[in-house]
Amino acid sequence: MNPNQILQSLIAENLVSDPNGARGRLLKEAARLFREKGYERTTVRDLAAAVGIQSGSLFHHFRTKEEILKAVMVETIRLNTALMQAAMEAAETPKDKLRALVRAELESINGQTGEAMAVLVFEWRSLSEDSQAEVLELRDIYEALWLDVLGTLRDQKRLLADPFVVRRMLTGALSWTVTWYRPERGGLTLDGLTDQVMAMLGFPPAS
Amino acid sequence: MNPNQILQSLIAENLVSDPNGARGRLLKEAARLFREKGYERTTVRDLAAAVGIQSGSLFHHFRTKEEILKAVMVETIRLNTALMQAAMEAAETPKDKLRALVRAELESINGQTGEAMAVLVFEWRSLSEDSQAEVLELRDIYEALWLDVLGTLRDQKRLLADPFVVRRMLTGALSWTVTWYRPERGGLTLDGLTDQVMAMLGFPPAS
DNA sequence: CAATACCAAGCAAGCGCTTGGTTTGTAAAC
DNA sequence: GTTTACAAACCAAGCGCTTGCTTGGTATTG
Repeated sequence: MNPNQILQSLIAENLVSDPNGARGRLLKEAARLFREKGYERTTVRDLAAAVGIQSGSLFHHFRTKEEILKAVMVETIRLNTALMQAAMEAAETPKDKLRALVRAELESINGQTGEAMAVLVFEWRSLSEDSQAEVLELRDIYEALWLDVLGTLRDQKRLLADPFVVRRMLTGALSWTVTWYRPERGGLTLDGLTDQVMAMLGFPPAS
Repeated sequence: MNPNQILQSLIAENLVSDPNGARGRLLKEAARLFREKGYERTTVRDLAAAVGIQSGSLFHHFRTKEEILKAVMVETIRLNTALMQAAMEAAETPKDKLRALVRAELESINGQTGEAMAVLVFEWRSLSEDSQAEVLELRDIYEALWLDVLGTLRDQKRLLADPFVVRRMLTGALSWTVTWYRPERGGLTLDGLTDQVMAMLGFPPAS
């Protein structure tokens, strides 16, 4: 199943909004603005202007501004969990599975859904505590994928550090790429960056 | 020179404010509040209340709210650059120097100045572009320390990935610890965490 | 003809910051 | 050792503006 098929099936199941529909377009623009200016600095008037409606009209689609932020996060996690699962199932060895996860997470952060992923990382505290708890639950599924693979590598002594710690370090390291990685400028491709991460962990690229 | 001596000499040179003075106390409370609630969600009334004065009185010490944020960041960088330099000079081999840097950065993030360091990482975008440029310049000194050590290890083939990329990954990974590392609860000490980071990079702890 | 999507207008609250005047600390002048 | 001078630190009040959100009404669509 390719990435586009995954998106389509999630739309069909009503788990993510169609980016062509009104709601989906708003969420996409919201993700862009939240990343660009931050959630607090983005006003409902900014959001409305971005999709060409009046600010009051937003509240027919969402009850509050925070609900928009939450929707961006929830749909992003749903999509990316599905993408990760697919990427990992396609790989065979633990090392390849790890590479697939790293590659998929880098793609999530720096690719199409990158804006929404950045929002997920940097606007976390703007969510109310209740919403945080809800979103956190979705993230656990996603984290289990990583711990499984890292645990296997650890058992094989190919990873020297604790899987929990490594996963958390990788979360930070990979998220942070959003602040500096610019594929269009430098020579480093996404695959190249993935190789660098693997090399850093002591898995040199197959020659 | 121990950490406290370093702080004292920086105060003497007027590079950081005395935490016992009015200005220093405000900056400390500001760091705490900015980290806890975020810069945008912290009002000047919150800041004033935290040090027991009226909101208007803040503006005798700082011209704008943003100037407070900038001061927190500038003083934090100054202090931590000095701490890093000291930590590194005390080490001998490149591996020990790297460990000293990792340990010092973890200490910066999770220790006394942790609140201010977290502000530096997460409230970056709340600074105006001009202020960002100023602060960035200070950071470059600090980054040069890292690249020097990582470059040496790379030349010795003890590091497989590109120093620039590794440094950026470490920036993300180490900063991120602020979101999950709780030394008071878990069994992992700062030294233990440092060992884990080194192990992840392929430098097993000396047995 | 109902439901959905939207507009135009604006409210109440909260924001950063200003203003004019008072207190406090310090040190020279008598 | 009291008085005078003056700046720094602070208060009380509030201005002008922006914010998230509401309201009552009007197109648009199946």
